[in-house]
Amino acid sequence: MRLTRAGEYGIRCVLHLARHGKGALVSRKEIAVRTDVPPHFLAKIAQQLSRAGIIEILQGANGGYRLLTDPSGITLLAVIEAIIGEISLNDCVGRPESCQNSTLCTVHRVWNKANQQLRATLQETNFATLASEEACCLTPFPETGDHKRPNGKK
Amino acid sequence: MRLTRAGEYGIRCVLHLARHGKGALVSRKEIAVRTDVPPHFLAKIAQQLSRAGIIEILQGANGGYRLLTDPSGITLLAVIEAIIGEISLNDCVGRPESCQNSTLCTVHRVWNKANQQLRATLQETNFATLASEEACCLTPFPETGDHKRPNGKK
DNA sequence: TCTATATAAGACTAAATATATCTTATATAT
DNA sequence: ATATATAAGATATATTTAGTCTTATATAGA
Ligand code: SF4
Ligand code: SF4
Repeated sequence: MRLTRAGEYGIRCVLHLARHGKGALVSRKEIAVRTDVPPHFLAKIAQQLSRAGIIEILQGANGGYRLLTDPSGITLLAVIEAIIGEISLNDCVGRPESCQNSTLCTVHRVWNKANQQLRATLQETNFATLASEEACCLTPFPETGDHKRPNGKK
Repeated sequence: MRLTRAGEYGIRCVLHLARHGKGALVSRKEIAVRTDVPPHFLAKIAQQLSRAGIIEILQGANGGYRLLTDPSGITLLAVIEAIIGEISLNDCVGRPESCQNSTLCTVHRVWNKANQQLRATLQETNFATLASEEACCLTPFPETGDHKRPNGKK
């Protein structure tokens, strides 16, 4: 009953992009370093985010990733489910046919309720809110300890 | 982000016992057959429920399992966590030290909230309620289609 | 006491999933 | 053209899940 690393990394990636704003291009390498995600693993995660329509991937020299929509329109739920699929706390929630008793089962109803509640909570949170707060979950730049470089140098 | 089979089986086991009431002795075999759980797997799960103080295990001929407390005092949460450990939706919820940013991280706070909410929902449900309702998630007896045998024969 | 029956406890196995990494191909700025 | 960057899929490893097997122990009843 735990989010996968891939899911966690996906959130970090989108959060980092959100801090740069919609449309800003950020290289995979920078995201990988700043969010402490293995670069090749990030590539796979980015592909899933891309298929879900959350980010756009630009190939070639000076390529990278960027958000397709405004951070305020991207929910935590959307990012998580783009990576790990629709949240289902018990097998019978996502696939009622996996248990022949699901239509009658009182436990099943509790799981359905809990599942819906969890998804609602994650849907309430968007990345504009997350990115706007001072505190963040990204690795600071070693030289300054800041999360944003004071100048534009690489 | 899914309950394990062991967790699901633990719930079935306790629900079956709850339908017989506190203190009623039911053989492992009957529980295994009626809830569609592999007998040896059920044995392991029962040991965890026993350590958690939810059931008592009686060895020897005519042995079996029985509830130690009234079903109304046993929550869905208690049974699940006896099997899979404390629910933690993200690694940093259960082990904040696993991510050095957890004290500042805004995402972390969302996870904490969602986790607490989920646990609260599962704690609201007790096995007296689950067992009292007509519908249930146990395999009916083949002969009658009922969930309770009309007489005491094995 | 002996035997049949039941669970205890832990070792063991198989399958699935998670967590990456590696390789080859493709796209783009310069 | 070349250097740089990501795409896409194959491969590898580790962990977890799910279930089985074996040997030991406890109890009821003959
Ligand atoms: S018994 Fe109920 S809770 Fe368990 S898998 Fe079946 S429908 Fe779901
Ligand atoms: S970055 Fe935040 S949400 Fe992610 S693991 Fe660390 S504390 Fe938790």
